[in-house]
Amino acid sequence: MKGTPGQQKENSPLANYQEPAFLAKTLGDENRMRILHCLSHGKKSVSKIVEEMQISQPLVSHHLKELKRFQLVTVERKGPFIFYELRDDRVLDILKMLQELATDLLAQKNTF
Amino acid sequence: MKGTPGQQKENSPLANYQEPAFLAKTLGDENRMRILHCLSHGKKSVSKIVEEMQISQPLVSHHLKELKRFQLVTVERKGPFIFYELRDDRVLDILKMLQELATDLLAQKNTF
DNA sequence: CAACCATATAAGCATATATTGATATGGTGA
DNA sequence: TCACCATATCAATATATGCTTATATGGTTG
Repeated sequence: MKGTPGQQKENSPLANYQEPAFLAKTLGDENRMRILHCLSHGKKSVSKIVEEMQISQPLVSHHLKELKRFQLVTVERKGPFIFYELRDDRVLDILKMLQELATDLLAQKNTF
Repeated sequence: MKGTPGQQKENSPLANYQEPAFLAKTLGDENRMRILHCLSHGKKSVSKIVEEMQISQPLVSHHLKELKRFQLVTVERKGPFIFYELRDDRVLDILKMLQELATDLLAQKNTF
């Protein structure tokens, strides 16, 4: 038993990482992270997000579309306003872990 | 002083998400996730990773470079071999959370 | 030094993504 | 219906990213 490939199960590097990778990619944009942060305090209309983010409205809409694409937010219309809301608070936990890890890793980088 | 930009604090949507976003982007590739998974069982040489991953050696090297760029792995030479090792096990926790969340979010998507 | 291995880098291409400015959609109220 | 608001979409562009093939680097052994 040497070069035998063996079976490609969950414990193999060939495990299915397609969906989590796509999720990470969706999270991997500064503006989208800020939008998620923004929504962590409750549902908000697009114009409210635009106001807080200080980026253009089409850009906010574009990123909201990406977040919606991965089901990270839910949408609800109220009159002329459209409200977006976090669908799952676990993204916030993940954001926090990413922040902590990024800080620590980069601290090491600058130490050496 | 009023309209002064001042400092954009942690609780604002203008908080600094540049580094965590970059980290998430680095994680956001299926091949890199698999490499990290691969390294979760201990340090490995490039050729060993290539063998397990079944992708080309230059591609593995390319992704290892990306992982190194964010300090996610450490490098160590032993004779002609170069070994890569996870620098911080917290990435594995993050991977696990991404997997769980991705699974659940997509399950909802297909339910409705 | 020469031949050989392991790994890294370079060049080139295709595709994806972020951003902007202009325009369309769709609700609301006179 | 018309004017107005909120939001989405389109078109165009610039940049980044993943991948492949070919080549370079650097260690090892004869």
